[in-house]
Amino acid sequence: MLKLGIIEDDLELKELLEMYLGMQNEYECTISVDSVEKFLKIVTNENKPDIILSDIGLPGMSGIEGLKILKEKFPDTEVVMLSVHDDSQIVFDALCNGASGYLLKNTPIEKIKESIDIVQRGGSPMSPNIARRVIDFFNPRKKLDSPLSPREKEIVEGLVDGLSYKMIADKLSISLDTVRQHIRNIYRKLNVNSKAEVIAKSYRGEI
Amino acid sequence: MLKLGIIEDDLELKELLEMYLGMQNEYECTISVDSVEKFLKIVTNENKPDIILSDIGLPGMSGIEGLKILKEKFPDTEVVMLSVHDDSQIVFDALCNGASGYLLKNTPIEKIKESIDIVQRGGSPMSPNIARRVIDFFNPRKKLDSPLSPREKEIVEGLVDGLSYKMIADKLSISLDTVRQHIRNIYRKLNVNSKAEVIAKSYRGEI
DNA sequence: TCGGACATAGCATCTTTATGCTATTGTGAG
DNA sequence: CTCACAATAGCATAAAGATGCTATGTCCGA
Repeated sequence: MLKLGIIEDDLELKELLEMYLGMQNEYECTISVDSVEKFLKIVTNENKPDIILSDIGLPGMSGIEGLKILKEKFPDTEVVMLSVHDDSQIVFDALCNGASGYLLKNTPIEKIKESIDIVQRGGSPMSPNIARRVIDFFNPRKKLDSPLSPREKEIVEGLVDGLSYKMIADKLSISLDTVRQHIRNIYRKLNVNSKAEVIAKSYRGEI
Repeated sequence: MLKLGIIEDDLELKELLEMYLGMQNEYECTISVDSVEKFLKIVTNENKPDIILSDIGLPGMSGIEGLKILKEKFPDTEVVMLSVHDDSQIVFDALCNGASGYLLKNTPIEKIKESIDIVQRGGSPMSPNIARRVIDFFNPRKKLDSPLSPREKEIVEGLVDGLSYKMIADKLSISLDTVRQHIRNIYRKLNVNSKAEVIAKSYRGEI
């Protein structure tokens, strides 16, 4: 039987979750509280949940702070955040501190149940709006002011892929000396003087 | 009426999508092809889709290459990847190049339809397994099993910061030859043979 | 039509990196 | 007490990279 924990200060929602999830016969709600502090007070080796649903805006310690502590004390417990916030900073704080999923509070209860199954299967539930935040993080629209020409960007791609000058020359069907020339220009434009710095800049999204 | 595009070389799946999605009266499948090349050949201002579902493993140009071109030519078109790959590198390639969502091919057809609605509402559909990859990216994993010794990690830090062997040697107050020796060991352990690859691995969180 | 950016290419030179060896010392597991 | 391994260091050599010059051709905007 899968043990669930709920940390939620909206009493109505908390009881709804308790009731609906407790009703399923695959689960058992071993802990249901309205603050991280209370959770820590009553958790034991017996009732330690496998999966916790935790709010973020909580009285006392925030859900993010709680997340850090929970993941420290119980690294194997999966914590899914359940929050009204779709603010990027909060989302990334949660993800960087070990959340296994992030749901908005407007998620229908059936989807919340589904999310628990997803976590159990090793996936991560994520509300579409949250996923959008994450995707926006990876795809910064700010490539408009890159000082590099298209050809130069291709050269950089090669560097980032770990190719040697020779390999880049072959791949682009140009001479080794031309690759050198491009790289000279790239270094000048980016104000660097080694391959390593170009790769670093590229991975930081600074190109 | 929302215009949909499909790029998928699995004929069975392609037809299923065409049929199921075309059946909905909110949509219209204006383009359905089995390669990016064909898409580009027949796309016009009239039939240009609002949302494209694209496979990644395609004959000719890959879906990732296609994605780059599509987002370049039609920046306002949302592209959702539909792929069997849950490999991190491929997922991040897609996200970094402008994909608006990423679904695994085992996604039920009803969920795929739902995904289109999600995109329309400004969200991003993402299969739970893909979301897990993304979350793992943010969450500094329990890499207790990193094969590198603490000293070796310091050397890697230096490389990632763009330092030369000489600079690393000075910084750590050891000889140039010792730096060389460490780097030899690092390369062996990580199974690479250039500074560039180490930096790349490090930025990908693989160290 | 002139200057500038881009892409191409060559030559020369010097530095850095990659990799082949060997060798000493300290430390912790068995 | 060995044995393994981390950390240190040296020597040697070949390959790759960084950078100094020059030069041709295209294309675009002033």
